[in-house]
Amino acid sequence: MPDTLSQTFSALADPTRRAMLARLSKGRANVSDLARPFLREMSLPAVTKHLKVLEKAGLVTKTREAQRRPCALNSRPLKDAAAWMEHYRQFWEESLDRLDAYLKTVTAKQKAQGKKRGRQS
Amino acid sequence: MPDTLSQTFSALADPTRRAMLARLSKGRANVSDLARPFLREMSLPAVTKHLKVLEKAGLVTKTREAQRRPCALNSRPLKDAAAWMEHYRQFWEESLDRLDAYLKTVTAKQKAQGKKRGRQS
DNA sequence: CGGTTAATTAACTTTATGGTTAAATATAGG
DNA sequence: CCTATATTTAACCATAAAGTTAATTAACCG
Repeated sequence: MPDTLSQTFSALADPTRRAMLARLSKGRANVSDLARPFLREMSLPAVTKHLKVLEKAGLVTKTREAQRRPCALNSRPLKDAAAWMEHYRQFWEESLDRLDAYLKTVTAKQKAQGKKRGRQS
Repeated sequence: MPDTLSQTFSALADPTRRAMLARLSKGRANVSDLARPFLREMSLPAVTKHLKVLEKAGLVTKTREAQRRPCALNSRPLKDAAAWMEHYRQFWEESLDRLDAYLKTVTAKQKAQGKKRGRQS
């Protein structure tokens, strides 16, 4: 599936890759910098592969500098993915809305009742 | 990888599953409702499998009602995923900042130069 | 040139994904 | 009980993903 959103989400669906993005969010880093935290868990080629997934998804841009390959975060796909999620925001805020609505009916009733009772915690 | 974020992103990394979520965002639907738009592209069992992925990721809640299995959207994992993305917001807003900064220097220079030239395309 | 550092490619293995068809299960209803 | 509807399970296949080790490429440096 070559659609962009799928590629983006797919690239994000791995903790190693997310950690690499987190590292890049603190500044450029070349491959071995990015690899260092993971070299006890996996080999360098494995990291190269993860990086390639991030590149193909357009989340990372790799440049050349002598033997180094400095990488940088490219947030455009993240922006698009976040925009997709935005459609659903109402759903995770809904519970708050419901609480809000509930509180309004409660206070409305209290007003209708007059000031029989004091405020509750 | 049983970590929640990975499961969420992984579940989102498929257009069929995203479409199913979109459908559920418009209200409850049972399996055959969810399947209908895809039955020319894939079989019912394939849909069941996608649904299972969404369930395991906690994005969909399936209940029972006679032979039907009404499904509902559960946005909690989306909320968490969106929260993760939020860390990167500054990066996709940064380019605007840079453009902004650039435009400011440009207009500053134009002012400094006086009105020697007209606007460029 | 020859060695060292940085990163990639090749070849291969294992496991996960996404799909198929055919059979099974669950429930309503005559 | 029998049948139709709704959905799942089983068994299987093809391809992709994630990792490995060993070999290769690229560039600097003395």
